[in-house]
Amino acid sequence: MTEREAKAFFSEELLAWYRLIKRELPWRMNRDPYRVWVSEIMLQQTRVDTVIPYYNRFMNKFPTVGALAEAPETEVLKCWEGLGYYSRARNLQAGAKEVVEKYGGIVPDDKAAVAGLKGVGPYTAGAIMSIAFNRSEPAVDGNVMRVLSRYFCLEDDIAKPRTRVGIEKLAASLIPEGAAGDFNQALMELGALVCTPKSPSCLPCPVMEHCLARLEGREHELPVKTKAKKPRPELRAAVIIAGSGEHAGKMLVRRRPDTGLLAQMWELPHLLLPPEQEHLLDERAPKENAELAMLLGRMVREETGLLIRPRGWFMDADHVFSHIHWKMRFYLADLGEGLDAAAASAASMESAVAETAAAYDSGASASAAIAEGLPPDYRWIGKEDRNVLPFPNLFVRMFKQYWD
DNA sequence: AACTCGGGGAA
DNA sequence: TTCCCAGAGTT
Repeated sequence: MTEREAKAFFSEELLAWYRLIKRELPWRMNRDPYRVWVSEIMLQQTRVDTVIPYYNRFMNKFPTVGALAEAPETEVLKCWEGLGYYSRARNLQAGAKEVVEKYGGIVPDDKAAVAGLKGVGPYTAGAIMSIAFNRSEPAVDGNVMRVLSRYFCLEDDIAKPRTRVGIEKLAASLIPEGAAGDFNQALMELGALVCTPKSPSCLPCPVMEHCLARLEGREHELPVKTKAKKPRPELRAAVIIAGSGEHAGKMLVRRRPDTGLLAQMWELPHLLLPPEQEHLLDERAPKENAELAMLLGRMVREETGLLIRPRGWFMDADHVFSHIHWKMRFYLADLGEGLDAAAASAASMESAVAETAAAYDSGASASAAIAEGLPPDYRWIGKEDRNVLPFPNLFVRMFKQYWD
């Protein structure tokens, strides 16, 4: 069989297979480009089953490009809470604003325009153009690279960007006339349901007959992929500060910086231990530790002017990101004597108020924050308030332990 | 090219 | 444990 015949066989059989067995998914209701767009952003590095509930919630809350463009950023992040890679949410909203401003709220049927939207890379651009507009563009993701590596017995390392470019050319040459959307989804559907990473189910595969890897008994060896490095450990100490008086039943939280890891999400005050202090969180060390309590107290005082009184260990938690492994220890604390604004040093209080006034654009929020005597990125939250501010999952789980 | 950026399901 | 998932942005 010639390569041309193998390719024709692959395209025809795969497309026919997909049209028989394709799953009903929320983003397959219709070809609304906005719906396709949102789904493709959510599906980046995220499984279908994980995305479905988020997708339904998101489309219910932001049904149109305009609705998303107008929404407060915090609400968008809150809707994304727990899904990870939060810059996707911010980029998606930035893209929505661009579509409103430049294209009247209509996603343009234009490859370059779509590819220029924030958060839309080579894969997503191809996916949107092919699925929403049925344009003949490849959409090469991890599934596609795995499927094609096996079928054509390609030994290039799929972790290298160059390999994806090569496979894009191959994938483009396989698209049947007038069926780009279905074919691209068929490739991914096969990778997700049949040609899986570890134990591919070759028997029900519609193209097994001419799959080179299968014919050579090498389906378990392909694709070739260099393995990722282990995430580096970071030891962190956090503190749950219980409020008193008007803040009784609440705890102190802060907002993370605008850029970097978990940007603009909320969290408990905590600190990263430098290497020379990592022994304080050693597994064998006592959980209660005066030096650690002092370090936490100093951090809180310097950032907020509040004086805290340590009450002991609460829980340990591990949280693994792609490249960092947080090993966290949570401590309980409450507020010390006379430790309201008046007790803080004049200098730190003055600067806190100045920062508050400067950072807040909303007059109401500014006066509220100043009245609290807290910097603008700190707040007291109660059991219900956690459903308003967006938190990374690690803290959501901690809240559950604390409040439920 | 290498690193940054979440979280979880599956083996 | 290890892998990797409908990847993109930054350096």
